[in-house]
Amino acid sequence: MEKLTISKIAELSGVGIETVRFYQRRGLLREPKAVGAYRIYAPEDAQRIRFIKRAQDVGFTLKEIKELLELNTKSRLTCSTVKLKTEQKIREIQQKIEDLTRMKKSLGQLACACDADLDQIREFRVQDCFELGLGTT
Amino acid sequence: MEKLTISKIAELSGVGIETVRFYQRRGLLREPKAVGAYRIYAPEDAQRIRFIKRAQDVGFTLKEIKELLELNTKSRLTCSTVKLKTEQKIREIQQKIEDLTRMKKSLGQLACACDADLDQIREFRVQDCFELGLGTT
DNA sequence: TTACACTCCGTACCATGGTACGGAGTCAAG
DNA sequence: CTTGACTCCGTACCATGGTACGGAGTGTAA
Repeated sequence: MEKLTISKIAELSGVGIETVRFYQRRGLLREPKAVGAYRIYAPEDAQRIRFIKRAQDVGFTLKEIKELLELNTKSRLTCSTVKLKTEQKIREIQQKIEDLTRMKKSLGQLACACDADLDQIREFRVQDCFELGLGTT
Repeated sequence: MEKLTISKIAELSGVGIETVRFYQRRGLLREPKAVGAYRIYAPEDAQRIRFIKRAQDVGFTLKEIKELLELNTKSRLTCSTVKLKTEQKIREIQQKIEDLTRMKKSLGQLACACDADLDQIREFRVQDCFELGLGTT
């Protein structure tokens, strides 16, 4: 059973050592048990770091990610509060999915136009998809 | 027919004047016709700015957004190049959609756990969803 | 034709999310 | 018990994406 030092967990998570320390300072990772003078991590910490990276990829800030991760660990929150916050996050996520779906569809049309008729491409604008059925929001 | 000055377009787009100028400098907006000494915008510019904002929300950088917008306006690109780049973007978007879908599902379970049984919440971790069927990627 | 709002541009500043550095302490193998 | 790799911490620096400022020019309505 090997000990997960900071360099091991960083490698497992696909980030740098400094990034792990940075997340620690920001409170995104639990304070690791310091066996001796060094931090020792659990495998779940790597999972948590990868989660953070993926959440960043889809546009969440570290502040938002912290809130997300705390939804199920902050015992001071009442159950109904957790539920409300969770449902809010779900709505945000749904919005992102819809935006991405429109972008994807639009790009799909661009790829098709590319196959079919060169002139269609000039007529086509990727951003148009966001107006369709969206009003001026 | 009112002229769309920079403050009008900014308001229409839901951003600040400085942001419009910033996007201009970054080449995200076409150079507007300067009627007299001032920039005059077209309504499509507002649409374009809103597209930029939405794309940022789902995790694209300004550099990536510029590439996206140029897919159908850079005439120097050959059709097959456009198609290849477009398909790459579609794959990226699909990845984001899948990540978001997993997060959403996971949060849905959290909300349910909240209804059903308080103790389940302790057992539950939002980030778990990312391991399911993903390996250690 | 002057007054006032608006615009121009360059430059400076800001927050976020890291990344790098350096001196000191630690751990384990030899 | 020394040596070398690793870790500690604080601090400094960096890129991105804005945001603010200020002095000068412009446009228009009274």
